[in-house]
Formats: sequence, structure tokens, C-alpha cells
Amino acid sequence: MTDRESAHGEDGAQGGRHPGHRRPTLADVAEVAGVSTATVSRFFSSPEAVSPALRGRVGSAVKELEYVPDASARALVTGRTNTLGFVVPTLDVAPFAAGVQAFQSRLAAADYTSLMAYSNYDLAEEARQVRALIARGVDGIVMVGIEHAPGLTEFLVERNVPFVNTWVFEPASEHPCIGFDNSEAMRKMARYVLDMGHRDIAIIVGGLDDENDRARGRIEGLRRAMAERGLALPPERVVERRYGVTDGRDAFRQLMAVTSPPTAILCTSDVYAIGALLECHRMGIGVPEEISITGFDDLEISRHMNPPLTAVNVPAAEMGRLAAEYLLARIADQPAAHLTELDSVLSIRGTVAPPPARSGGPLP
Amino acid sequence: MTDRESAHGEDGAQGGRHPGHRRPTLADVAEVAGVSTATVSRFFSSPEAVSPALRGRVGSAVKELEYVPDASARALVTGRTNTLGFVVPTLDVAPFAAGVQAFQSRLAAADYTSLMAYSNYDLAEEARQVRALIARGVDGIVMVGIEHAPGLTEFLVERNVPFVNTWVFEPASEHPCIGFDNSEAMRKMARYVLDMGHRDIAIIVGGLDDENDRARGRIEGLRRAMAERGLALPPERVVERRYGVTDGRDAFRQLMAVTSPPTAILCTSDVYAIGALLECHRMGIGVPEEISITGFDDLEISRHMNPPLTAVNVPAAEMGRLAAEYLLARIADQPAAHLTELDSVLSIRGTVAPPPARSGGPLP
DNA sequence: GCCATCGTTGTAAACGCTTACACCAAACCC
DNA sequence: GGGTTTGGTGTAAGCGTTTACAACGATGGC
Repeated sequence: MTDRESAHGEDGAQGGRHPGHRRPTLADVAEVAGVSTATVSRFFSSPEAVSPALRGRVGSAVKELEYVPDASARALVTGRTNTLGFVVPTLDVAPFAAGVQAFQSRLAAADYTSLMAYSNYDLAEEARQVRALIARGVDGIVMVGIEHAPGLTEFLVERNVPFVNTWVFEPASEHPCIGFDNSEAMRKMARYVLDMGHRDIAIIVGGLDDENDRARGRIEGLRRAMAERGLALPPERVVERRYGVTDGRDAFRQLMAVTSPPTAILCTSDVYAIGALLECHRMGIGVPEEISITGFDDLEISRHMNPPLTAVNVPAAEMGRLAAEYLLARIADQPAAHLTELDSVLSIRGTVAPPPARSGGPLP
Repeated sequence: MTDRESAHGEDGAQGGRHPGHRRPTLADVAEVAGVSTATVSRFFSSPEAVSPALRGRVGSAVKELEYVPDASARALVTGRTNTLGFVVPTLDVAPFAAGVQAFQSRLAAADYTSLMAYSNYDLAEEARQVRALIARGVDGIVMVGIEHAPGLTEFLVERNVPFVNTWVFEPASEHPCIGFDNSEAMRKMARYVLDMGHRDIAIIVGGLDDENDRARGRIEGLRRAMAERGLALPPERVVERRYGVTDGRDAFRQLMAVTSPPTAILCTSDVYAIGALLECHRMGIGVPEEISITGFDDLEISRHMNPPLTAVNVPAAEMGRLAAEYLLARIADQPAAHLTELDSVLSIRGTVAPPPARSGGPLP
């Protein structure tokens, strides 16, 4: 990287904090328009309560001074900031980015904005970020997952801050959540794979540290589906990795480097599945004839893989949008369902087929 | 999607706006600790100025009341919100998400947060969002691109709001920017391809509407590199598409559906390049023997493609981080380079090779 | 012992806005 | 035509902080 100082020096047109005239205030507008501050305030909050004549005068004064109301002052007196917080593990995972984007777009339409924070899959960090958000005065908070640091939800309830858990659905939850049942989704996929005849299934999971209820739920879903058929999920069939295609490839290799590898590999993210798929290509393993692979997320690229990836579709944008709707409703004291379950549907494509006829071992 | 109302009804534990005791204020803490509000305020802003004895009393009062300072009130009097704004075209494009993430992580370390807004590649919308951000009282703003709606930069300068353009570098710019020279980067790639012997080059570009100076710069870079060799870039060799793998495939097909298709295709995003590459696989066209393809961004998955994609690497996270550094410095009235150029390096991998020997037309 | 100095603490005036309340015509009702 | 509404407007009291300034006791120099 090459840095270079500009010829303009380090300042210039944008110089000194206060160029001379300070920012115009409500009172300035009132004076110019020859009305009271109350009228100017009403001009913004309820224009219809101001007579057309004054409305015109105030309007031009506002324009003339380029007046922009001060959000802090407004927030101070109204007690609301028109800001919502969203704590997400990371933006590097595409579905989270999509959820955030949908959330914020919905908010923009309601003249709300949002403050972002990252937990990095760490519950303690999540709690810290939530508190920071509260200190900023957010009117509501959305989090990912249903499990939080001890005392966090109590803190939110106590402080009377509306919040909602996303990316999860738990019918018995006493706190609001909007999402899908991770365990159930993976179980659905597992059943599909089991129905194809697979008996030896492995899983690649991410979101380390066991501080990730979604990942745990997904493993659990596989475990339950297998248990239904009297099958067990041995520990060596569960491999944990950081998020990334490279990690998926690596996990796949580990899984295959045994005398009797699994015939199907379910992944808790498309990214792993893509890694596994690519590694199959490299190793000359046929998908789905020799091994079946499934993903979770259903990224855009997944349908373009060869063969197209079979994956659990995650309604990321929908969750973001609904989280916004929920919080907005709560703030407006309107009714809002505490529990919203979204369907997770299987995008059945080309990476799952019946297992190959038994052959006594892996191909050479 | 299945919605269902929870058995808890639409309210409950989180009920009525004010549960009884209102949030504690500075004055409450002062009273409990038996000191003045000034002392409590100092306890937070400059603890060393408070005697150890009082510091202890205030500390326990704060803990006892679970007091959290009100950011709005503080912002009102200090004139600073400790909040920065970031207007980005969309989060659906991975490098933007990465840049935002890095930006925000850097801010968190400085006890700043950020407000996000989306322009959706629309300059007018960008201007609207910037103004909304200003109304929120952000202490600074980062934008993507150097070209903005008429009057926007003037407005920012006038209001004395620090801002910085990212994703671009323009040595002659009178406004701060942090990024790389899009034209130069593409020119570098084009020269590399030209040096391989290609004479007939096409380009797939995104970010429509001509409201995207990065995309324009990239086309320009190719044009200039070709001009250097006395070559022209005919209009039919430039195809524009929405962002997506599918669009890349589609653009590729269009480019190849002529009697004499190009021997190399440069893309303004990896996403198009991946689409093109996949389409090659489907059509049985050999890469790089029969056609060369390059990307722009260098996504994680690109190196995993077959063959691994040759692409311009974009320092997305670095730009985000530096934008944060710059604004933080400006706010603290510390020196900060107005112009920071980041190198865009070519990630040379496997999708570029000399063109096939002339054969009089496309393969059957 | 007196005065200047220093370190701590308190008092109170903003900061820019919203809004309850008072006020005043003009319009309306009998 | 007097009382009552009604609609439009202004007055002024906060909202929860920060911070200039004043006040004070302790310290130290002479």
C-alpha cells in the first residue's frame, strides 16, 4: 500500500470545526419566519395544525437557512431515538448481510435507522454490544440466536427495551423470536438423505465454541433423524471448522481419510458444502454417485455448482424484514406476534442420490 | 411461511412503556452517592479528577442503580454523537460487506458506532441518505465512489462534516479519498492479458445506470490499455448486467453468440467471471486454452474455482478500516492524509493464457 | 501567621427541541 | 348578543447531560 499526503495538506475547505455561522436552530427559523418556536416545531411534526399562511413562511425560512432538526435534542425530549440496534455475529457470512440489509431497508421506509454491532459468535461480546447499544438509546434490539449471556434478556426486559431473537424458532420460548427451527430444518434434510438409503452420515459444522445455538440445533436435528432410524452419530462423524471454503475442503478431506468414510455429508453452511464439492472434483470422487453432499443457506452460487447443490434454504432477508416489522409494531404499541415461525424449505438439486452399492472400502 | 400468535399474547413481561420506576438519571446517582451531578459526570469523563473516596461512592451508586448515561443528552451538550455514517450501494456485494465490517470494527475500538444507509447505486438516493445521516447528527460520513449528486459535497463542506470517498482514488481530487484507481487496476489487468497475446477482448460490467464511477473507470482502464496497443473496444464487446452469477453466465453467452467471439473476457466483478467460467464448463469451452477470463474483487471462492480465477484483488477491509481511521483523526483534529492510495494487486491464477491459434471462427 | 496556590467539589447555565397550557379571535349556538 | 366552542398561536417548563465558574479547605512559602 502506498500512502501519500495530498498537496492540499491535511485540511483545507473542510477546516475548523465552526466556520463562522453556527448551525441554525429552531429558534433561528422561528425568528426568520416571525413565528414562535412552537409553530416551527409543529411545522415538522404536524403541519396540518399550522395555518397555510404560516406554513409557507416557515417553509421558506427552513429552506433559506438550510435548517436540519437536531436529532439529539429531539430524542432527549421525546425519549425516543428512532434508532434500532442489530447485533449480528459477523457480516462476512452472506445470509447475515442479507438479513441486515433487509432489516435496514425496512427501517428506512419508516424513517428509522439502525446501529450495527458484531458479537463474533461470542455471547459475552454480544452482551457487551447490547449494553453499548442501550447506552446509545436504541428503541429496540434484534439479536441472532435464542441463547444469550446470563442476565442479558432479563436486563432488556427490566429496562423495557423491545427485542427479538432471529434465526431461531422455539415454540416454548417466552421471548419473541422470528426464524425457523434449526433442528427441524436439518432433521428434514437428514430424513431426505436417509430416505435415499444412506446410513453412514457425517456433518461439517461451524460457529465454534458451542456458543452457537443454531449450529448445535442443526447437529441435533441430524442426530434425531438418525435416532428415529435407530442410527447413532459417532463423534468422529462430526467435524467442526471455521467458516470458509478452504475449511470445508479441509474438513471433507479429514472425513474421507478413514478406512470407511461416510456416504453422505451434511453441512451447516453452503460454504462447507461447496468446499467439499470442490474437493470431490479434485479427488475425482463422483457427486452424487459416490457421495452425497448437502448445504445450508442456499447461497446464490450454490445452484450454479456442478452438480447444483442441494441445500436447506434460509429465509435471511425475510427474517430481517420481519424483525423490523416486529420492533416497529412494538414501539408503536401495536399488536405483534411474539413468535413467528418461518418455513425452511429444502432446495432439492443434484448433490444427493442413493449411496453406491457396498464395496468394502473407499476407492483407491 | 407460517405465522402464529404466541400463547403469551402480544405483550407480557416486556409490557407497558414505563414499568414504574423510570430510568435513573445522573441526578439520581448524585443523590444516592451524596454528591453533586458535576461529580458524577466527572466520574465518567475524567475519573482522575475525582477523589478516591467519592469515586468509590459514585461507583457503587452507579452499580446499585444500574445507571447508564443518556447518549442523547450528552450529544446535545457536547455537539458530538460519537457516531459515523456509511453510505454503501448495497450489502449484497461481499466486498462492501467486508468493508463495512472492518469499518465498524475499527470504530467499536474507539467507542464509536455507525449508522448504515444504502444508495442502491443511485446518486440521488445517496444524497438523500447522506442528508438523513446528517440529520441524525453523525460526526462524519463515508461514501463509496467519488461522484455524487450535484451539491452534495458542497453541502458537507458547508456544514463542516468530515467525509471521505472510498473505493476510488483520484490524485487530483480536492476531496479526501481512500481507495485504489479503478481505471489503473483494470488497465493493469488488461495489459497482462494483452501481453499474453490477446487482441480481441470483451468486458462484462455491472453497476448500471452510468451512476457508477468505479464501473466506468474500469471500462476506461481496459479501453486505455487497448488504445496503447492501437486497439479499439467496440461497443458490442461491452456488455452490462445486473450483479449475479446468473447474469454473468447470461452475459457470457451473449458475448459468445457471434461469429467471431473474443478470446478474453474481463469482468468488473468476480461474480460475473464465475458465471462465465461455469458457463464455459457447461458449454465445454476450455479455460484458459480456448478463452481467458478475469475477475475483479478476488472473493474467497474465486481461488477455489477450476481453474482458479485470475482477478484484481480489492482491499475492501483495508479501505473500511482506513476510512474509520481517517474520520476518527479528523474528528480529533489530528493530521490525516487527504488522499490515500491503496495498491490493487493482480491475483494471477489460472484463467488467463495466450489465445488459441487462429482458427477462423468459434468451435462448432 | 498571612497570602497565594492547588486540588476538589458544587452551582447553575446552557444545549435544541417538544408540548402542556394559556390565550385570543372568530365562529357558532340559543 | 352573551356564552361557548374551536382552531391557531405563543409562552415557558422541562428533557439529562456537560462545563465554566465559584467556592472551599488544605497546603506551602515566606
